[in-house]
Amino acid sequence: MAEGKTYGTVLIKAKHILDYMMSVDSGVTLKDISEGVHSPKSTTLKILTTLSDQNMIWRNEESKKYYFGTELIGYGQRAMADFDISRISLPYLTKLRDETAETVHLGVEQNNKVIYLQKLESPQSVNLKSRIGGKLNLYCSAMGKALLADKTPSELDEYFSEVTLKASTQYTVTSISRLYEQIEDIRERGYSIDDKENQEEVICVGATLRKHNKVFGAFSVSTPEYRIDSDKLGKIIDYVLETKESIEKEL
Amino acid sequence: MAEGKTYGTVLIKAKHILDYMMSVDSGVTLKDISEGVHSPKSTTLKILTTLSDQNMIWRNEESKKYYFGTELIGYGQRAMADFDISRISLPYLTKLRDETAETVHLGVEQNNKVIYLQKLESPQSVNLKSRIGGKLNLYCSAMGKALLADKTPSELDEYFSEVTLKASTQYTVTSISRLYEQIEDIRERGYSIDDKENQEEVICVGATLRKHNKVFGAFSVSTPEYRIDSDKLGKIIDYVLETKESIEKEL
DNA sequence: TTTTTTAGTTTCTCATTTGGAAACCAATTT
DNA sequence: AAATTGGTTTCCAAATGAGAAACTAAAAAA
Repeated sequence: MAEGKTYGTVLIKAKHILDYMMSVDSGVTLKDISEGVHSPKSTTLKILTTLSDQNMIWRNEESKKYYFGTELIGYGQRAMADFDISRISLPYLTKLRDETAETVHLGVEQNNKVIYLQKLESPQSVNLKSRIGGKLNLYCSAMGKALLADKTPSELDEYFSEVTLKASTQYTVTSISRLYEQIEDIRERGYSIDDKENQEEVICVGATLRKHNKVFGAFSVSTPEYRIDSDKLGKIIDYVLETKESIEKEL
Repeated sequence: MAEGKTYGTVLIKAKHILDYMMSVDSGVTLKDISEGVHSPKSTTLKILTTLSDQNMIWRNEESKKYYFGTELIGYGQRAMADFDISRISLPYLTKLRDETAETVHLGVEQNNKVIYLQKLESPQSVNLKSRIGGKLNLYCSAMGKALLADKTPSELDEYFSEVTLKASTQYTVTSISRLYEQIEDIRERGYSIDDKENQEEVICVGATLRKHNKVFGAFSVSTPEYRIDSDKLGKIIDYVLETKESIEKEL
């Protein structure tokens, strides 16, 4: 509330609609959307119609359900390409995936979250569910905690004042002081660990990527708990630190 | 012009901006965009600012150039998933790629164009440039001509009245009567051929995918000319027809 | 250095667009 | 046949939007 003048109210509402659609399964009705974004049906319908005309979404005329549309595909591909962090680090991350035989993610921070830019899947048959474009909390993910560890004290204060720490699993650390301890460790060691704090049974090792001392992203290796022991964890950590070094050297 | 009431002018303008950005290389200035979309700087800036606030785009504060933003990544991924044509046909198209060792594309029609939904790359070192989300003309591509061949006479009339046939290469067919002949052939044979009509040196074989006699997409195999002879072409055609049959059976 | 040009930002105002309550309609369900 | 549910249309006071012009900052030219 307050802030300068508003501009683009319809555009902002359209964005809310897309975000709502992202948060639920495919195929949404007008009613759902209208309730989901707290906007009356008449208004919502008009936006949906315009969005359809622009092929940003489409609707199945029989079921009257809405889906994401083709135009967004090109934009999404282009957005990925426009983060050249992907292009540069991809070969190294692929190597990391092959060395560890586990899933590797690349992400950037945005609005107190990490967004997946890339996912390199483990070749093994038991695999992890995650999606490019998906979002994670900073405080309970390996990439996120690595990013936190690179923040200044005042940035950290700001972050913790804006965010509500909510347990995703029984292992999630929701105490700010314990998180500060972890952040201290991460700074010393150069890597972060998510020990089932985000998803039950999944352990991740992460690190940030810097250029001219400025952080611009993070990556991590994720593995199901049953597939890891302290020996393998040690190796993964070594590979992560090597990968971080190689990528940063390239820049 | 005319049509019902306008709604969402800002949304539509924002779309124009994104489309303009798609049509040029990454990193665009306000001036370029403003000229590109024929809208004054003041108006354009306001939209760009809102779009940035929403993380649909971002700008490099030093160079003041605009790029596609992270939010679009998730939408794009979701849009691909929402065309379940991809999910169903992917295994068959992968098989086709492996059988032919050439690049396979999957696309849908939209606004008199074909949009690439999937690209399965040839394992060979000489490869083709194309991008998921990219667009092709119907009249000079294998997928496009296959789609044309599935249209009714009045749909074809409409298409040709709306589109301007422009040669992309020296081989592009720009005569409507010759295209009608080709369409007749495609209907008889069940597959279409693009013989360097879209890109010099690239030959493609395509076919549509139907469900309950309704077309919902098309796919194609593309190969550089030097890698093909009439024997291999025959094989590719067979594989394409087989793949079409398998996928349509699945539905 | 100073001047000129170029590109980005801000301001202001009238005309246009928008929001959303309510009426309406069509299809299910009871 | 009645009731419910969800999609569509209408309408106008009130809020937003367009864009010319003035302004500022930075880069290029003199």
